[in-house]
Amino acid sequence: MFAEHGYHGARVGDIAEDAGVAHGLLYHYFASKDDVLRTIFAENWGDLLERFRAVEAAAEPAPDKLVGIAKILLRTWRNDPALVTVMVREVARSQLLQDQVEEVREAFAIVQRVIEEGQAAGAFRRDVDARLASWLFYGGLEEVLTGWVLGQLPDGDDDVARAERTAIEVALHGLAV
Amino acid sequence: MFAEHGYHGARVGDIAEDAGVAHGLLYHYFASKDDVLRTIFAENWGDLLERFRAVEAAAEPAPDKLVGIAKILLRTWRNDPALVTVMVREVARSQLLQDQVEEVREAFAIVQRVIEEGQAAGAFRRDVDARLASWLFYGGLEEVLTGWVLGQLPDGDDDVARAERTAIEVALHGLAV
DNA sequence: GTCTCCGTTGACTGACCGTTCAACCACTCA
DNA sequence: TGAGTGGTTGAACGGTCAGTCAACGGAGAC
Repeated sequence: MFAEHGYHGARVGDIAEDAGVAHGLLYHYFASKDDVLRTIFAENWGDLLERFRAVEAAAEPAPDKLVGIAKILLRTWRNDPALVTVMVREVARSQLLQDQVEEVREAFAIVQRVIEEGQAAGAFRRDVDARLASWLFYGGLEEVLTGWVLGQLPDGDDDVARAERTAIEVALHGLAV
Repeated sequence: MFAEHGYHGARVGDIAEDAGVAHGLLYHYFASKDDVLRTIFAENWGDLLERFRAVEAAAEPAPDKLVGIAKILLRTWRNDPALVTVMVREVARSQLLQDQVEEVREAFAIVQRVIEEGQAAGAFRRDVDARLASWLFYGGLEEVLTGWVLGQLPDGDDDVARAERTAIEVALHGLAV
């Protein structure tokens, strides 16, 4: 519902109906409509974060780790388009999620640390700010997701695979020594 | 108002009060609240587009044109933060602006053509899809703007200048042959 | 059988807010 | 001076919707 209509466009009645319950029941499980969105976000972002952490902890060179992160992000579109839509359209917009900023920040921090690791290992050039680079990297990927969400970019199987390859190529080449 | 509170959070009364008129008067100049946002968007995005077009038409090598576009985008933050906030938070989210998709698409098309031009001239590698690259490029820049909007990235004079340099470095290096 | 618990229901409330419109000036022109 | 014009006002309206709550009923306990 949030994906289809946005936060404000999704009515509590719709959400409950979609879940097959009376809308009053929703207030037994959630404190408010906000709380529903917050819960959706927390659960799903938590999953993503866990996977990012797993990639960071793996015994791979930094470039491979970046590739792993890119794949996780881009493949989420095929696995759960509604989730991606909510992330792209609601996160960072509504003030509702301002509390969760810390969790979003953590994802960027992981990317940043991977880049720094690559710089230390001599795989990435040292003359770029790792923090900024992490934002550029994440932003590029998110924009591709946005293109898919808005139906502005083709998202067939081949297209998604090509996007993955292109994003990785450009990012790694851009950071390469 | 839209920048500060978002579209839904900004009340017609607030907007009118901020403009120093009664809220009824707003409906002499705009058909609806939507229309206010659409007008703001159309006017300002039109300006940006014009400047992008000027860069594209200039007699410069493609890489310099990309630099020009990056500078225009990133410097908008200092020139008009409220505008950037509205762009980042409302465009692509609210369905209100779905009609204007064509104008947004035009900006991406310009970037894409510049990249293709660079590929034809041998300045950029030919093995990346120019369309995807344009989304990656724009997305990276937009994410930096988002970081500033959300107060997650430092935006002092030096910081902005550094972001400009970093974005340009990474993008050009990523696309370079 | 009946008592209790609690998940469940949906009519209702109260507030909010975009939009309308009849009245009101301020100003010009005859 | 009086009529006309058009920008301006703000009280009132109508519709929407998140959130409440009194009542229901099925399942288990004894």
